[in-house]
Amino acid sequence: MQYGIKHNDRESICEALRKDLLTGKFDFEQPIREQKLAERFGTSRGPVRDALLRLTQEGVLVYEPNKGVRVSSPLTDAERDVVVSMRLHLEKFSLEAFIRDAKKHHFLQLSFLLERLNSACERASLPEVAECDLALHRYWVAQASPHLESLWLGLSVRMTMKYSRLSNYRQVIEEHNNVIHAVMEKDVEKALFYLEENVI
Amino acid sequence: MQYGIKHNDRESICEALRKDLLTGKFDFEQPIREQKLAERFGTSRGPVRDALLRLTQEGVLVYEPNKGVRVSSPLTDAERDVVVSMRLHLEKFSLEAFIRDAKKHHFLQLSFLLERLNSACERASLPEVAECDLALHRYWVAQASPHLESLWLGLSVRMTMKYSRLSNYRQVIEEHNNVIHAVMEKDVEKALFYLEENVI
DNA sequence: TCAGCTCAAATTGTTAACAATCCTCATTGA
DNA sequence: TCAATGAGGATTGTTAACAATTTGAGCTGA
Repeated sequence: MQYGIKHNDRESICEALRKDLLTGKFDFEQPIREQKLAERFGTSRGPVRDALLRLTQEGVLVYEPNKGVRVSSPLTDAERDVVVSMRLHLEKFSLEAFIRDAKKHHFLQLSFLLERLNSACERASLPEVAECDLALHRYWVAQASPHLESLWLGLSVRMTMKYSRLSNYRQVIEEHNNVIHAVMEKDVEKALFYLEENVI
Repeated sequence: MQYGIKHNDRESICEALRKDLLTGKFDFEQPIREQKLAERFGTSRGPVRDALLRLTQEGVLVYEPNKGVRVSSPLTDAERDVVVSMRLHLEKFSLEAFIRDAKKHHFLQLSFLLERLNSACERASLPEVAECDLALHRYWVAQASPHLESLWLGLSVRMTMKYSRLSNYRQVIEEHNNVIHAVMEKDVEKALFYLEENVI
């Protein structure tokens, strides 16, 4: 089964909007209009509303009854610290479980995602780098614990909204290489060490 | 402004369903039908779908495209441990901030919520005890950091789904009394200590 | 000048009908 | 006997119209 298949409108709209939001394509303070988005995606307002509702839940948007949604203001530094440490806690747990149970095809998928990240870095395309970065982390979380995937997404998205530290592409690649090589060698301790370096 | 006001259908349906789900009123494995719920709440399927989507995001339900939602299977023990420690981390942060910034009317609201929990315990009504318990914790999280409220909800709901440890009502009241008295005295250390005892 | 009112346009919230998909179960054919 | 097939009914996904609410510009009167 292919990773990242879109099942229906609300799913794909949600992912497209999240990508835009994470790379700062919407203004703060400026309300987001359902009709505009419906036209952009060539659907009716229904699926758009679903996507907005979901992004609200994830923490990217804030909702006010009868007024719609707007981009949520960034976290304070203290809030961000809490979120980072929660994400790290969750991801360490996931990565450990992933290493324990991974089969060959999981490693293959990991290589594929790493390669995708690599090529995004070479093209120096920030939105794609951000997306591939998240997709990679998301993969082992989803594999290790589907129950907690949406929780992880909420944490990651809130972190990324604050500011994206993805600027030095060489470093991004190096950090992920370290993590994934440790994973391939099933060296839990080393993997967690590099993960910590990568996430914070 | 009154706490707990319902703004629109999807909000109130969501809260009603969450309450039912947390107190085990739906079978595992048995799919949840939108039409049935729409009839029960006297609305159309639209708001019901919104509520189900949101509860899916919170982790109470799982969604399969074109097949609807069902009650999500309980967490493993290891997953639960992670969730508990994440919740504790978040709530400690919130409670500390709450104590730092709280004004008189916040303490008043806290007393009110404690009183509500108390009376639910006296009536020995498990659903209401669970609800009041969550409402109390939710209050200081929402006050301290509205950004992270939905994150907290996801954690709490997943925890509670696993099994509810609310059986000894006397103990429930005592634990919350301890926390809240410490909060009133602005004794951060003591409050966090009792909170930890209470959450785990 | 400006606070308050009115009303129309814009926007969100809800509904019911329609389209697409899935599930059940009886039928078929080897 | 039993796997494959295929209605058709049930259920989810989408749409467009309608209802309720908010917004903002223009008017009014002290």
